Amino acid sequence: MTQQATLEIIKRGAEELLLEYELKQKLAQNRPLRIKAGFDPTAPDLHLGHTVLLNKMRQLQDLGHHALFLIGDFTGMIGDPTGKNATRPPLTREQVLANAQSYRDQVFKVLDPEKTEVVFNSTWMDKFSAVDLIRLAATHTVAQMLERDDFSKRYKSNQPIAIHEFIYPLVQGYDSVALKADIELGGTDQKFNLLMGRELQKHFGQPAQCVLTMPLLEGLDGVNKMSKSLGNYIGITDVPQDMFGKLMSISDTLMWRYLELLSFESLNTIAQWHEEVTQGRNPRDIKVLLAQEIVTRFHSKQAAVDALAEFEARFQKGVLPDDMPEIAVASTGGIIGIAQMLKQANLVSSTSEAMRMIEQGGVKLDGEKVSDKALQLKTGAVVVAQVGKRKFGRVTIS
RNA sequence: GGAGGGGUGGCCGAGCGGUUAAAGGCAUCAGACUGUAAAUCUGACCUCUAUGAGUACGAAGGUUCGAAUCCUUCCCCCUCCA
Repeated sequence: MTQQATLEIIKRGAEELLLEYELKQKLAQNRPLRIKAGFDPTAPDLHLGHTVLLNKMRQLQDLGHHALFLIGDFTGMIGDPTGKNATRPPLTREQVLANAQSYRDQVFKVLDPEKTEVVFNSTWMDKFSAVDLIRLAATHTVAQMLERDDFSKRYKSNQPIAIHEFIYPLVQGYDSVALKADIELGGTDQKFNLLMGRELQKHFGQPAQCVLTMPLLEGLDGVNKMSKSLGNYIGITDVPQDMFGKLMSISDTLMWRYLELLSFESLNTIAQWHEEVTQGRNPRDIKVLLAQEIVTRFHSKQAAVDALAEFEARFQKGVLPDDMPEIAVASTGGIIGIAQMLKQANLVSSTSEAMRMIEQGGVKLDGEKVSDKALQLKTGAVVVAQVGKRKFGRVTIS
């Protein structure tokens, strides 16, 4: 492979590469480069947004490089500046190890275990003395720290900045020294910290690492970054049907973004698909390819096939799913109102909502649309209840 | 320590004594359509033992026939000055 081709793979989807000519020099050395990426020691609950970074690591591994999966158990005790008043409870050694195991389980769906080394920064930071730390701090000035966007904003607007928050980038940067990293990967929000690694490596007489920043993936809404708290995420532990369905629900526009950052298909192939869609090919077909690839990666080929079959049956043909939850609902006096029944069956969150759903024609019993809000069900009845297109249950009245 | 601004439904944000269960936007959900859980359109969007009733505008009191709107106290957030 030519160096140009290699660079194209490395730069795919990336926001910024600093500095390209340095990377070329490193590549020209023809040795496995040391690729660093840092992660929280807290329990991982990864979603596709996180995998953008992991994918990039994987691509580098496939090019023959060595991944350093750094768990910031020491830095985790300091707390990342982003959380205002979040003084995180320090994790015990056991918790950190448990979380590391959990990372392995999730992360090796993407990374190549053979070319990955899991490291903890407590390994070297625990040996750091107060003098060492102060010397490390002495390498930078307050003004330099304030270059960080987050800090300068808070400084200008009179928000507090704790002294220890300045330590975080320094330690993260020192990790690069300890690991002799050649490249560090991170989200665009990490740029300052990544550059700190360069500075410190130079200070300690090492060649500076290259910095490769990856964009933050947009969530299902296509606007905000994917995050669990916004509820616009696809978890990598989501069951195949959900994963598939959520991917099918993204907009036709967002699909291209996901292909660039999440798919392993070549850019040429994706460009060709784009062309085909412009010529009239159904974007849905492309979305299916994407959804299948992702479900296959995190589950299996078979799961992807099944998910597609079920998706088509459910949403194109309106067939009821096979595995409906069995729900028992208690009646009072041998009879129960439909709204009450739907609520108890957890198919709606309130009886008011049940009323609304019925008014809007969204409720079916045994496939028949319900229009009578006062409908009563007798004890012993067993019905297949459906609310909207997605909520089902085989309800037994007891 | 001093001066001022603000807390409204999942979020943003109007209203500042009475047709106000509270405009508008976003999100969400349903229906239609389709190419799909895309796009678009229509509608819904506090709760309940439901053509009625009960709660609700930071918390607790008070004024009033009537308060999210006025008064008192308390809690929390923000801006400016020192």
